[in-house]
Amino acid sequence: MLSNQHEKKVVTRFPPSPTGFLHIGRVRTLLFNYFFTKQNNGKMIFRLEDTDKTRSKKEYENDIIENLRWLGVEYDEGPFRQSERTDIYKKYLKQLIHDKHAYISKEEELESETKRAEVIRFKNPNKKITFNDAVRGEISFDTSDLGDFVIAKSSDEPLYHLAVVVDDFEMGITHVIRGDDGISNTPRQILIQEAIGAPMPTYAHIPLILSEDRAKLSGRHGAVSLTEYRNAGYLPEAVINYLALLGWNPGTDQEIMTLDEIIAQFSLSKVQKAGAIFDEDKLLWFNKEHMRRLPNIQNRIINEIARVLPEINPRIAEAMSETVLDKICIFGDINKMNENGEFEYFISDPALEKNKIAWKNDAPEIARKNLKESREILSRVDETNFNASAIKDSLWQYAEKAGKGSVLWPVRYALSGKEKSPDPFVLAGILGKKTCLERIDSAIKILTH
RNA sequence: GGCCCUAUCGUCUAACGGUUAGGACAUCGGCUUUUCAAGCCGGUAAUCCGGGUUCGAUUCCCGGUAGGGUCACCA
Repeated sequence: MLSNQHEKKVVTRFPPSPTGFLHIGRVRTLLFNYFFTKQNNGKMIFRLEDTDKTRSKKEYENDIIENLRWLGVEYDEGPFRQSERTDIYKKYLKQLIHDKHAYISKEEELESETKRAEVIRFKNPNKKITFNDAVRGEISFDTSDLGDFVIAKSSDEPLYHLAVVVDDFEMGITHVIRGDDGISNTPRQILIQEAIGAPMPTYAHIPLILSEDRAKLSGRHGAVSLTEYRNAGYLPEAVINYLALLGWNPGTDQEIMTLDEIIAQFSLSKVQKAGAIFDEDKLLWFNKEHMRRLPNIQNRIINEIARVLPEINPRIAEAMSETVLDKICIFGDINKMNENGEFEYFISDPALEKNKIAWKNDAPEIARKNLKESREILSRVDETNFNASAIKDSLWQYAEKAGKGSVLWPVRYALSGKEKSPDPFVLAGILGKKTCLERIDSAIKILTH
C-alpha cells in the first residue's frame, strides 16, 4: 500500500489584500484553511495581495497581522507581497506572450481616462472547464463568455488573476480554500494555469457569511471587522469556535470546542454549501461559555473591574468577581454594568428611598421589625466568616418564618438601594460585616422618622 | 440580464431512502435562596413548490420559485 510519504505535503495560503480592515468573512476562510492545514501537517503561506497600489495601505496590513497574532493563528511562510514579485510575473507574462497565450492589445475605445491604450490580454481558447470542488462537487463552465480578459495593465503591472495563478504555482499551493465568490474566478485561473503549465490545485469554495437580510455581510448591519470584536472584549477561543461552526459541524452535538478539537475533527466534506447568517447572539453565548472555562478567569475579571472602576476597594473587587462573571458574556459588559450603575453600591453607601424599603404591601413597621431582627442575627455571624453561605444559614430560618420577601427584600434593598441587584446573601458577603450592619442601621433609621 | 451556486424550526445545523425530523442560539413557561442575573426543567417552532424514481422520499432526478455570487485595465 502506498504510504502518505508519496502524497504531496499540503500547502495552503492566506491571501488577503490589505485594502480594508480584516473582515469576519475572511477570518472564517482563514480559519478553515488553518484547520485543514494543521490537520494534515501541512504549511500555510501568508501572502499579501497588494497589486492594487492605490487601495493597498500599510495600516490595513498591520491590522491583518495583529489580528492573526491575536487569534493565535500561525503561518509557516511569509508574508510575501505581490508588489515585490513583479519580476516573477514579468517572466511569466513574457513567456505567455511568446507562446501566443497572451498578446498586447491596442484598445480602440477607451471608456474612461484611467484606461490604458495598450494592455495585455489572455488569448481565451474558448473551451469547457470542469473542476471538482471539495465542498461542492463538480462544477463546469464554458469560458467562451469570458472573452479575452485582461491579465496585466502592462508588463510590470500584473492583475489579480495572473498574480494569483503564478504565486500559487511558484509557492506549490496544493489546496485553494476560499470564499464562494471565488467560484466564478476559477475558470479564468484554470485557463492561465494550463497556459503556464501549472498543475490544478484542489479547490474548496466555502459559503459566504451573510448579514440578517441575507446579503453579503457588510458594515451596514453592525460590526464586520475582527478588530471591532477584539476591542469589544471577545475571546479568540470563542470567535474561532463560533466561526468554525458557522458552515461546518463535526456531526455530533458538541458545540463548545477547543482549537485542537476542531482541528482534529475538521473535514471539508462536512462544510455546508449554503451561506450562513452571522448571529451575534450565538457568538455571545460561545463567548460566555469559553469565558467560564478560562483558567485565570477570576483574575481577568478583577483586573477588568479595577480598570473600569479605579477607585474600588481591591478586597471588594475580588469578592464581587464571581457574581460579575455570572452576569456577563464579554469583558466589555463589565464596563456596561458600571455605566448602568450596577456597581454603585460597591463603591459608596446607597441613598435609600423610604417607600421602597418595605416589601410589596408590607407596612413600614414590618420592614423595620424585620430589619432589626436581621441585623441582630447578622451581628452574631463571625466577622471572619462573613460569606454568602454563612449569612444565608444564619438568616434563612427567620426569613422562612417571617416571610421570605418581607425579610429578604428590605435587607437587599438596604444594602443596594436598587430594585435589581444580586441576592442579599451574596451582597452582604461582598460588602463585609461592618458595611452591611451600617447600611441596615441607616435603613432602620429612615423608617423610624 | 448571461453564467455559476444554493434551499430543514426566526438563526446555526443533524438526519449519508424507512426517525414521534434530533441538537444549539433566540423566544415563551415553570422551578430554585419570592428583585435581577445565572442555573435547572419544559413548551412553541422547520423539510420552498410541482412533478417523477421507489413499497417508501428531507434524502435521488427533472422543472419551477426564491435567495446569493459573479460578470473591471479591484482583489
